[in-house]
Amino acid sequence: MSANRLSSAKRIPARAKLIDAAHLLVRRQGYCATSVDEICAAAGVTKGAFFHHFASKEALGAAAAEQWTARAEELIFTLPPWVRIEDPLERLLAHIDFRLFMIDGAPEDFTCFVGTMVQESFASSEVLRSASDASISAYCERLAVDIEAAIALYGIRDGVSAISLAYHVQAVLQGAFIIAKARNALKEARESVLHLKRYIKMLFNRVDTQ
Amino acid sequence: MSANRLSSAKRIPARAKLIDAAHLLVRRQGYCATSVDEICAAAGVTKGAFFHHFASKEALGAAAAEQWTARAEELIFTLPPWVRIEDPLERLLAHIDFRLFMIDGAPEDFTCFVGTMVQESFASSEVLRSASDASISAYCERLAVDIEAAIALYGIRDGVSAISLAYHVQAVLQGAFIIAKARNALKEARESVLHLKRYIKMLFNRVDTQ
DNA sequence: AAAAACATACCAACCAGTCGGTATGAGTCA
DNA sequence: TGACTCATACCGACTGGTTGGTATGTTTTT
Repeated sequence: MSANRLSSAKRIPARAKLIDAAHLLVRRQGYCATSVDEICAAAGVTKGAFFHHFASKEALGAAAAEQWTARAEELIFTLPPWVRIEDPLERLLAHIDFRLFMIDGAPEDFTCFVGTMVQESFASSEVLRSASDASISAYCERLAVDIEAAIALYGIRDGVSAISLAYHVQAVLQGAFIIAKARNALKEARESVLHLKRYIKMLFNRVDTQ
Repeated sequence: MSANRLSSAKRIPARAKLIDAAHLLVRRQGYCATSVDEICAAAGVTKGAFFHHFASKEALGAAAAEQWTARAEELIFTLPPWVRIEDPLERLLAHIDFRLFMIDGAPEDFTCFVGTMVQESFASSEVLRSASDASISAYCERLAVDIEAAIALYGIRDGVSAISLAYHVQAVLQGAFIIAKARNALKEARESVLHLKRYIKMLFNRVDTQ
């Protein structure tokens, strides 16, 4: 029994702590500006532990992107009560309301890890670009299932496709994050998401019902 | 008379070459990943010249943001023929078409310098954050003038404000850039701008006229 | 002549990544 | 039960190269 070690049952593995620290720091500072030493310090582990679990900083980025997908699936598509709303259009609008509600506090707490990382890596690291793409596309494809159900039930204007609208939702959110960061305010970012909600209601001819 | 120097009339000053190189490299790699040495090499000047014109890398970033605003004003709001379309709504829709048309080739050629830079600097450099904000907001305020004219002439649904819609346009574009970078394809990014165009037409009750 | 516009050489700090070593717990067998 | 082996997890000093920035000298323009 060692005093400075927690029991194996209660100890959070270094790997998970490193990924959590990466999520936090990269969202605040960007991928390149965040050093391995900084991530280790934030995670409370040493550099030796870092390179025991990850072959490189790039490998951590890819693993953190994968974890980000799982986190989004849980926090957005599984845990919230509104995911059990039966009507698919009401569920879709609740989804947008939820994303609007998430835009609160500091940008590093509501912005997207992979959206930030891909900006710096799309041309220089195919590993990070495709890992980010996988995360964003997984979100969109999951969202498209709900949109498709709403289309099947209510129809949609102009033959808009579910997956195309899902990517548009993602684009508005990513864009709103940039506006929030630049403005150092949330007003314009939130209003942009409200524009998105109005657009979706119009597509489904639901403009009258607030 | 020196052979390896151009005459003063034809020589592009080092300052302008450094800003151009920064625009190119930062859009491709990000702000942090682009080193001062790299910018100097791309501009064809030495490090001494760099620090003669700019007090720091941060100062170059701020100057490049200011230049980006002037560049956008010229390339988007002055030079194109469609800016002289009289009807403000037609002009607005032509603006969206133009932005859609710009999404072509490599992301580093159509994406936004300040949008990329602000992601990495919003929390760590107030200088770069406010410089980026100034550039984005200048674009939005300029665009809002045209939107306001369209509203005055045709009215708009739900009392949508011109400046709010302008920021939404900007958000969709910034988001589309991220999608394009992540996907390594232009389809989803372009479709997102088409969703934006459809939304604007709906707001102005112009859904029937293609 | 004087100032502005460069160029060259250099520096301390920091970077990602390496490496030899230790701590710990599970499995094995007498 | 207890000595032995082995794999995994983790440690921290170290390295070669790169970073933003500086000090000083030279050329060009006014």
